Amino acid sequence: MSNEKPPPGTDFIRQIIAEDLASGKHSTVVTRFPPEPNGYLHIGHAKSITLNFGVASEVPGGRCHLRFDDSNPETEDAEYIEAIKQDVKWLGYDWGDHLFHASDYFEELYAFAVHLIKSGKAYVCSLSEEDIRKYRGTVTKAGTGSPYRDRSVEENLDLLGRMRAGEFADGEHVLRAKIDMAASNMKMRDPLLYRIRHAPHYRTGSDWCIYPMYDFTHCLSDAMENITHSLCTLEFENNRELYDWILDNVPAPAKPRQIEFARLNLNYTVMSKRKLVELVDGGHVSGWDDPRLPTIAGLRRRGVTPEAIRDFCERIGVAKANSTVDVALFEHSIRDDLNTKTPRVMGVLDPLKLVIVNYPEDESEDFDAPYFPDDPPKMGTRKVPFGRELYIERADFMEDPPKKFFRLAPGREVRLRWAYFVTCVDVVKDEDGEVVEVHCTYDPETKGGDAPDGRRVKGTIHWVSAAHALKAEVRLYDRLFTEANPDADKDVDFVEHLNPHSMDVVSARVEPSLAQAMPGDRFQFERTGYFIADSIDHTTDKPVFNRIVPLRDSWKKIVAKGK
RNA sequence: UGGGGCGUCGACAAACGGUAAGUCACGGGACUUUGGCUCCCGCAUCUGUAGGUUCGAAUCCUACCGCCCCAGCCA
Repeated sequence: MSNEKPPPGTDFIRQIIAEDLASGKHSTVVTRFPPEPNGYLHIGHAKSITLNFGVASEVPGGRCHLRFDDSNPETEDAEYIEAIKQDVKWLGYDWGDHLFHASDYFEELYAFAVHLIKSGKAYVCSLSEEDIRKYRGTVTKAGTGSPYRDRSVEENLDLLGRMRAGEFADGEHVLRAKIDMAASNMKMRDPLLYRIRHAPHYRTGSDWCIYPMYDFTHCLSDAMENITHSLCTLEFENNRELYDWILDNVPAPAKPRQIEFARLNLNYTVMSKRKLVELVDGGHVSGWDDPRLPTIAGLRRRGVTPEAIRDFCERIGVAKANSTVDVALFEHSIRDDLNTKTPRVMGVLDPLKLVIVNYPEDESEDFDAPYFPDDPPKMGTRKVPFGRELYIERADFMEDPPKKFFRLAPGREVRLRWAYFVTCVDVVKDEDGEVVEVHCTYDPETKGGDAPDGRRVKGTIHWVSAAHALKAEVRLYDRLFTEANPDADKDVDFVEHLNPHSMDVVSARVEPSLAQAMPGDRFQFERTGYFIADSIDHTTDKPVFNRIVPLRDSWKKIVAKGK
């Protein structure tokens, strides 16, 4: 890690925690990551995970709980539980014994509800859903009290008991907090605490037919777990007043503090669950683990490392301003991590045949090439076979090159990495004028890639032996959308901005050492990018490599500037 | 036009009344058997706008402008 990162521990949340520790308000810190098991985690969740687990790990005795916020039986499912746990673990975090479910607190939560009723702070409301909405008023007009607002404690207790007992149908009654129908904060206009749902819950089965709402569940779950700092995203700022109200009006075992921070937005992708679902269900991507998706599963399959994700989350910081991070910063974190840990190999993505006319027919030789040229002992070497017929990258040859083109062209000499200097002496074209072969001579004196006479070449290109190379399917992934903000235009559906080249599949030729590659192995294909043998489709017989991220390409910039 | 938040370089983001960090991106250069990596240099006289307080303001005050969130029996 060579570049500077923001000094750790200085964001506003860590400052608050430091103050609470210094003042003696808390002796340690307890946070929680509270996903709802109704979907897959994405890189936005990674920011929250990194924050919550990170902050806890920085304080002696600190801990972070993994709590499934599962109070809605209609959308949640056990299938998400394991996937979420796997993702958090893969990111490198350990909740130890602190795995919880809000659904485990249903009984305690019910008791708190009874307490609120007994103290006249909650009531059963029998208005229809539509009427509740009408009575709520609007942001500029105060609401009006429900006609059921002044039911007696006895009646409320009786009604809630019968709600729980299943005597009523969905929607017949709800339990509401009695706060203030004229509150300027809409969240305080007698918010719903419980609703009737005759639906089986993935964990509690048919034990309950009433389920607590988020605002009631979350603060009390935090309190019961002795959470000190409850970190959530900005859209819950309005909920904080209610969070505090509930804790102040029941005998809560603790008084956690909710602190909101800005969620992560990344350009050239989408993060909302609704849009992700649309991409998956609409068949625009292959599934939740499609390597083009910002889901943790997708990034994992893409080949992105957990270290890169964590580094990225540290670099972006934590603040309260809505912002959109440039995906280039994420790509930097990915390259920065992969640069130091991937072996270098050669693979030709767009093969062009090169014939060395003065090299003996039917002969070949092996070169020892270091896997990590910047520090050869680090990863050792592999044999790379060389022969009369090779494949080079089509983009590495130009018949009529511009000034600064340092690669192969008629009359030009370049170095074939780890092999010889070659000079282009002829070009073979097909009837359409397309170059199908380039002929070169090689200089035997330059074996290994150095000229004893001190002769220099401007370019070094990669290659594979035609006789020995392996064919491989290579999936060239690119940004999923062509627009930085796919949903900026309200009149255009975001799927209209899908990048038609978000995945280009090419038939490549790779060096034979890659026959040893196992699913999940990562490499740098020199001069091209970082790749990973696909975890699902890669086999020795039929290699499949995913491009994680291309290398930076300053030549591309030169070309772009020339235009 | 009710309430809650937020506006610092193209993108993130520090600075907590003492005279605008850092990262990414971008531009230039060095090095180079990857046009990769690495290294060096440059990149806000200025902090949404306008006033005010102060010896001194991104930081305090006032007004205005802009953006986000809240009217699910979702979380």
